[in-house]
Amino acid sequence: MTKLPRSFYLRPTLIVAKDLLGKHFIRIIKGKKLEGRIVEVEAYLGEKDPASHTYRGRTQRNEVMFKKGGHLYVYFTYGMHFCANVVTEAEGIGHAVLIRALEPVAGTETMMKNRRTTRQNDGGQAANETEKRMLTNGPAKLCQAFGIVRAHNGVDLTGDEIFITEGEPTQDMKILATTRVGIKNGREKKWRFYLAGSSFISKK
DNA sequence: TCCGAGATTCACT
DNA sequence: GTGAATCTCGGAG
Repeated sequence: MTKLPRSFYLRPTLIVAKDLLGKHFIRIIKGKKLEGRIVEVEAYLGEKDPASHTYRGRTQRNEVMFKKGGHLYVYFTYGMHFCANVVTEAEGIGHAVLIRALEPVAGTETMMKNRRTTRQNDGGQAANETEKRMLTNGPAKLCQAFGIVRAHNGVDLTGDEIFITEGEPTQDMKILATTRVGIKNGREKKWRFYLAGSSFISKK
C-alpha cells in the first residue's frame, strides 16, 4: 500500500473526489492502525458552491480549506458532530472533499471502543456485519470511530499520523453520482459519489 | 420500517 | 441570536 503523493490532491476537486473512492483512509493512534476503505464522498467547490463553507470567502473557521491540497479539514457542526474533509487543489482555492462513509478494514475493535457512547449494548458479542456497518456509515460517525477531533484540523495527509493509501483497483467498481445530503443550497449539483453495491454507504 | 424532533457547540451576521 | 455538510431515539403505521 503506497501513500498517495501530494500531487494526487492538487488535481481538480471532482476528479480527486471520484479517485478517492476505493482508497484506504488510515489513522495511526497510539501505535495502532485504524483503516477504512472510502466508499462515499461529497465534493465542495468553494466559490462555485453555495453549500460550501468557503462560498463567502476566507474566515478563521475555513482557513484550512484554503491550504494546498493534501491537508485535513475538520469542522464541528450541529453541536455534537465532527466531519472530516480532504483539501484539494492549489493553495488559496478553498475546495475540499467530504468523506461521508468508510468500510472498516482494520482496527474495528478500537473503532467500536471509540464509538461506545451512551449505549453499551454489547454483552460481549463479537462484531457482526450490522455493527461493523454502523461504525462508519456517516461523516460524523466515522470521525468518532477514528478518534478525529478538531485538534486534527490542518493535519498534513502526507504525514505519518493520518494519511490515505492506494486501495484495490477501481476498474471493476461502478461509481454513481447523486445529489448531496443534508444541505439547503446547491442541491441540484450531483457532487456526491459512491461505490455502487457497497452496503457501507450512509444512504441508498 | 419509516418519519419527525431533540441534542448542543461554534462561527458568522 | 441563529442556523448549520448530522445522528439517535421514540412513536406511529
